[in-house]
Amino acid sequence: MLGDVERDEVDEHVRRWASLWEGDPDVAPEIEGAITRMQFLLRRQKRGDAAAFPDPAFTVEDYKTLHALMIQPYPIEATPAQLAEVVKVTRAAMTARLDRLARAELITREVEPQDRRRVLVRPTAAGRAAWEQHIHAGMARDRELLAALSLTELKQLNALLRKVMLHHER
Amino acid sequence: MLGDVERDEVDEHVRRWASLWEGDPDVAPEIEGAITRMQFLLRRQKRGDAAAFPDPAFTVEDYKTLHALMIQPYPIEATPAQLAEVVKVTRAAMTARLDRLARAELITREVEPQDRRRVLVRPTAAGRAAWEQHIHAGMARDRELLAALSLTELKQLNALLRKVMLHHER
DNA sequence: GCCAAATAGTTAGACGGTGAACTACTGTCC
DNA sequence: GGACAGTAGTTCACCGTCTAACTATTTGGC
Repeated sequence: MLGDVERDEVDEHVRRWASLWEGDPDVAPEIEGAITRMQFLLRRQKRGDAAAFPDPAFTVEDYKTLHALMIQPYPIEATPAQLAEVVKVTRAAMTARLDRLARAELITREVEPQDRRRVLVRPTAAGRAAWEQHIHAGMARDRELLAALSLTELKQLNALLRKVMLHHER
Repeated sequence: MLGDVERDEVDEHVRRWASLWEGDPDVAPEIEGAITRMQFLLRRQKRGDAAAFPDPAFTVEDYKTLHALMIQPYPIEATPAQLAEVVKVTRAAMTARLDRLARAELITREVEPQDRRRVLVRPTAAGRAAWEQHIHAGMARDRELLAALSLTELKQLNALLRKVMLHHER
């Protein structure tokens, strides 16, 4: 499995980096390498996503917000706070995003009568259409990112990452 | 190895997500899971890094810039463009970062006589000290992020990520 | 030698994010 | 039932980044 270890550019970076701490046991090249590779790959993905939305009237943020809304269990509706939680931005940032989407008439905002503090966000027909227009290309970009791995390897990768996740979930 | 598969929160998210596309072969939960987990972990790391620099007079950006400079091969000096390349920001952003560091007298900027377009950045004694004060804690945070994995598992993780990297390096 | 293209750094304006303050509303405790 | 703590959403000021334009300098034909 470790037969022909072809080096990537991160190996190069880590090698130079590790050479500065010759003999220091605190320095772990495998740690630095893994983090750097994940950063590199996610940065690449972000770039690709942004490039897929050249129209400034419908940005990747618009799409991601719409996506968070569309994957809600039926009926398709959510509060700003729920959407902020899913997308991992603050509620303040979500307010700005929803302003944009509402102005473009891709969502509606409605005060919930039972609890007038809450606002329910729902997609319009145009909003659903805009999402459907991009969802497949979005998943294709995700597949492309990890296209080098077989299904078995993907499962190995997830098993390792899951182990790391569980370590932090307590 | 896949004996007791304890589920993490991403499993939960992916399960709900995949259930929306019952039977669509284009949808790959392992892809979505891996990307989501990497996003989650790097977001956590970013938070931790930022939290380690509560003093607004010396931010995580200041540190990262200084770090990029300090790991240059001897003599320790670099141009703004080189530093921008290492930390993966635009040259414009690097100008702003170097402005801050120069104002705090942690670096010096000097026009190179041989090519007066270029600027050479060097750390001051205070700059070296500021970096040394934080480098070990920084590496400790990196180690903490992946502390759940043994050295063998770290190597497996890197092997998988390296395979993905090489796929994109052409 | 000189002009055009390329290169390094900076500046300017816009954008999206954050934390903190603010408004409006709900639920609870005496 | 009235004060009060908690909650949801929004507004505001500030930050760091980006793209694009601009300045200064070097390089490469001719």
